[in-house]
Amino acid sequence: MSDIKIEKNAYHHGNLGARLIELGLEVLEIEGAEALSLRELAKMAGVSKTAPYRHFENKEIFLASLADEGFRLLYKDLLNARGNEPGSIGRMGKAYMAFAVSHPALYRLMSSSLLNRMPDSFKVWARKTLVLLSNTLDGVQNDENLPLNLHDTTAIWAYIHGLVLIRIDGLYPQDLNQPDWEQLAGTAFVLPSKTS
Amino acid sequence: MSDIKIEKNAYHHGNLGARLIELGLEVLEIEGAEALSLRELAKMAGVSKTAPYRHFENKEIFLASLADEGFRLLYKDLLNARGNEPGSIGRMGKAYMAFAVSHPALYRLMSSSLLNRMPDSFKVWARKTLVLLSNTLDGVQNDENLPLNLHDTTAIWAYIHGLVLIRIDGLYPQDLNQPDWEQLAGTAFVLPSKTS
DNA sequence: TTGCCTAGTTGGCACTGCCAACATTATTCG
DNA sequence: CGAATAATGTTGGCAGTGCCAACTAGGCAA
Repeated sequence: MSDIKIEKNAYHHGNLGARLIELGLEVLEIEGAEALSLRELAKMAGVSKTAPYRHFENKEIFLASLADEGFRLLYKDLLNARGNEPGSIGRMGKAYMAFAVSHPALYRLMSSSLLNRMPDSFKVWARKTLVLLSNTLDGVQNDENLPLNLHDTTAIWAYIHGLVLIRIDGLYPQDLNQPDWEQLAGTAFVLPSKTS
Repeated sequence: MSDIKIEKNAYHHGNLGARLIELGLEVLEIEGAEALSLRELAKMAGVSKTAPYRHFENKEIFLASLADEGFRLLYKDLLNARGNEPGSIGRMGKAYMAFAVSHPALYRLMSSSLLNRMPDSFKVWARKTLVLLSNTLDGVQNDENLPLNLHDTTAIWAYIHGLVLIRIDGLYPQDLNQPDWEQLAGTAFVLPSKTS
């Protein structure tokens, strides 16, 4: 809240919108979502308190932009983890977990009810992520295809999503032995529907 | 926000703490978590703006109390769904989904990072719920026992938790055919670890 | 009766999102 | 080139919030 540098700039910042997203991600990681105010971000960017409204209609839309950016980053990590050899699904599970653990506040934002209220243009990367999961499941490497098996994909996504949230939200009782989160994330991808 | 009755009462309300929880649950369902302010609840209860602070140290603690109450209600529903015959795990999955769908804002609050920052006294019912799930899995009917198989229980909890959140947060792309959520919730309980 | 304790009151501060009106710079086009 | 115009920022201000400090009303016990 106090030791974050304040920028000084010309009248026209040049790229305030993008800069606010960057700063927003920082604040999110360091101080959490509750501490994130547009006014403070504006101050950090060295700009007046209402300048952000020239780039984002309101706070909710700003947060939704942050969430979309989060899905872009997650997508990148998952793509990276996939590689070519078999077992990629397991690696993607671990990458998914790793992402959420290193950006907990961002991941929480991504999985809030925010995007629910937004037009599809804010769900570009969320959707791509789902498709990536689905295609990997089906052994498809072309990410532009439409997903084939959405039922199973949903089950698997739900599993890793819930696992990650239980962990980062500290829902698991602290006085019990913690489960092996990494291992659970790696074996995430056994299909319920294939065994029932 | 406007058509909610305001109560008139004597100086000493008698049970303001409990009344605020009730009103909080109402506001949560009707207007969502963002619209919930202690000041408005106080007004609804016919009491001055800072009276709530005599019962809850701060807003976060009030919200945590709401979340705990939520787990109590969920626990009750799950216990009800369990019954005695086999297949109870599937019924509990559906009951879990039904609870979240009819109290989405409350469920979101229950699964926020709030409880993370609270002492264990706010996690009484969250813990009981986990134990109930675990014991049902193991075929144990005595809910006072310690859970046996926390690894599998965590996996299953993660699955239903994630499924429910994906649904109520509208994370699933709206333009795709929606999966059969009920069916997914009912077949939630296939153990990953038993098939890998 | 006295006096304490609990529950509730009023006033106020610092902060927030966001609106209206205005100022400055950049861009486009006659 | 110069002027209109659009894009981007600025200031002042409003209503709402959480929460603090100081005060008060009423119930209960000694």
